[in-house]
Amino acid sequence: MPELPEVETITKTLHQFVCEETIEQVTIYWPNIIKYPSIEQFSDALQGQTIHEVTRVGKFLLFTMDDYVLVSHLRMEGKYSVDPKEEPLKKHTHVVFDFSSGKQLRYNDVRKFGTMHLFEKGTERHEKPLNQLGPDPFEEGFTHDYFYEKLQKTTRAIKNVLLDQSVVAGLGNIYVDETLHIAQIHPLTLANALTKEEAKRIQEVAIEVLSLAVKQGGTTIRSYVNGQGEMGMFQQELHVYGQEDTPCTTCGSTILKIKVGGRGTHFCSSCQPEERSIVG
DNA sequence: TTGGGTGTTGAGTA
DNA sequence: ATACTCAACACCCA
Repeated sequence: MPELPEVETITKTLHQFVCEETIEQVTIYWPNIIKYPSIEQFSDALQGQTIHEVTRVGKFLLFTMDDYVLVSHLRMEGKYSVDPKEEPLKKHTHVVFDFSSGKQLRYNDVRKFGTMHLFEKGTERHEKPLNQLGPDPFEEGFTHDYFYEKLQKTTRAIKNVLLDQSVVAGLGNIYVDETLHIAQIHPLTLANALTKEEAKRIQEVAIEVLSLAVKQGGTTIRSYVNGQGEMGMFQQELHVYGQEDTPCTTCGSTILKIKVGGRGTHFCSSCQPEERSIVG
């Protein structure tokens, strides 16, 4: 499900609902969600903690509390909601945070792929998983020089490089395909075959696409909703993702779907000509 | 009915 | 270093 724009949207909506709420109790129905520390330490540490801030790093949600930071990744289908405790739990609710106000923060995840890590405040950036992330696309560290250097150092397909969270944090399958279409770069193009101009173009387009998607509240394909249960609107703006067999919005050619690095990959063979690619 | 696909990412293997 | 397969899971669809 969620890539940067969806997580950003969830962050914003959740922030207003859980700020200054104090956790009285944590109930874990599917322990595998909790990756660190043990479920006992996790639950114990959170008791009495007040949430002060909800922020985003790449595709991660961060709940900053008095002494701890909860680092949460939604993977494919994770969702949060804030409900009165009287409201019956949904089928795939796996973690419930009881607030002293009587409300509950609930984590729901059909496929149970999501993860939670709890760290002492201030240490979270130095531990897995956050210490492996590259710069956020909107942050200063994502410079043209940095990105071009990264591309020069590898022979992987550009699509795979953009999906690599240690290069840049936040892009996923939808926004990579959309970015490469607008930047007019074939997804299989070798990263080290791209010119500095092309690298710059990919970078600028990615930032533009992500900003637009944030403004639209993210993309809802199947199941994504924000912290208030609202859908995103960016699916109306998609040019290639999920558009296979339909005409390209730019040139009218048929959008193709192939596999790149095991992921479904959508592109226009006319707007994104296959040059300097792996497969000839 | 069954197998393939789904917005993610880690591990294990060559 | 990189690519491939599998794994974690549930559901949808042809």
